[in-house]
Amino acid sequence: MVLQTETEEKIIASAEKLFYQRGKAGCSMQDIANDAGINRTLLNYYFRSKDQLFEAVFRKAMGSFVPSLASILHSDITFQEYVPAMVETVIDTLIENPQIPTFVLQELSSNPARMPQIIREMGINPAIAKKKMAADGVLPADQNYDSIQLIINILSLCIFPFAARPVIIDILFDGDNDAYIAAMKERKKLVPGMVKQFMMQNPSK
Amino acid sequence: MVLQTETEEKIIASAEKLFYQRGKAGCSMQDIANDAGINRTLLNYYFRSKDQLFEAVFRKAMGSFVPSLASILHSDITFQEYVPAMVETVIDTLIENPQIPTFVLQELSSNPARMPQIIREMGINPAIAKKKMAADGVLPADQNYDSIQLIINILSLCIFPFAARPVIIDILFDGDNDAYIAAMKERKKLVPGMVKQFMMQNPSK
DNA sequence: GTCTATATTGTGATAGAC
DNA sequence: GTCTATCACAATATAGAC
Repeated sequence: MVLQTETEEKIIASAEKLFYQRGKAGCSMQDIANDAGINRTLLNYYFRSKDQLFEAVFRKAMGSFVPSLASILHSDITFQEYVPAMVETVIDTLIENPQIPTFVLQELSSNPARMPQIIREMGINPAIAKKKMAADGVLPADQNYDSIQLIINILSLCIFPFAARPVIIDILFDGDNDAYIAAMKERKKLVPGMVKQFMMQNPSK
Repeated sequence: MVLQTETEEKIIASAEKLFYQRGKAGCSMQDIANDAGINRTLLNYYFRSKDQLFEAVFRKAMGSFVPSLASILHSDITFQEYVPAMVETVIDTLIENPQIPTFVLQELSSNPARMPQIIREMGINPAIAKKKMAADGVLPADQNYDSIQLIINILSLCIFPFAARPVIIDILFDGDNDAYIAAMKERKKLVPGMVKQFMMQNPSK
């Protein structure tokens, strides 16, 4: 990590906060400057344009979870260890940074092409991940339909509860945030169990 | 449904398209007018303000799935029939309207309080739904922890694959949209199977 | 590095002619 | 119902003083 000036850090912190909450178009440079308690023109001095400031925030957000995912996806552990490791990593990351899913999905909707591109840039190779699952004998190489559903299930069960966090806390937990967090931690054990069941129930054809 | 003028319909169609894609702040009244091929001031004539136009679009989006969910949640079928019915309804709705999850989650992030409010307005009563699950003996009334995880699982498995649609199609289906749709239809059987396993594996304590 | 001042364009909204 | 003209204001961005 490159050393940053104090001002630069304040800008990033405020930009993250506001972009996460309201999206790229939902807040102005002035809003960010106000939140950071600095002059608005400093944002242009440090990041040149709103686009480039947003880009910095977006890449930082992606960088907070893609590399850890990538290392697991490409590691040498067996598939049986693989699923709990992935689930734990993702959920722990999201407990720390619960707003990331909504933020990323939001950007995804106005710019569908960019996220897959960045994921690849950051070192996730779908082909390698699929081959790994095949190599462990969990799923055969010539039939990847179920393995795709498996990945979709894992990601859904881990990420969605954070993407829909406000409604879930309000409707299902009657506003109790601590109970919500506890339930998310519980899911680190729950989800691998469900996924294991899924694999037994849907053997590769 | 009230009869609408042709112009009004064009406005709603374009507003839906652009709000879904870029969010409320991500497109201007001018953008919408251009897309509809009409004069910008007509938007104000028909909907008075951007806020009210957005409100109309948002409520229409919620109205496309909340009532069907509500009718199942409060129906008299047993819990065993309940899950597949709910899954089928949700997935079918989302195949028709795949952009709704992202759109709703987006708005949710800038305005966390409004969605739970509208859900209740539209007739979903969380207390009734929980009691129903208890009454069928699936889960006891005095212990609703597992029933909450169950609901989270169902919603996650049904909704997330649509919220993350662009990445999933690109990374997991190599851009093949038809394969994606086929997989989503397949999930109408897959998801209830997983959920059933979950209930057997995690009996209420 | 930080400020003031300013250029330029875009925004939502309304009044009033037709 | 639909248009033109116009309002007041907010946006991003840059030039230039300190």
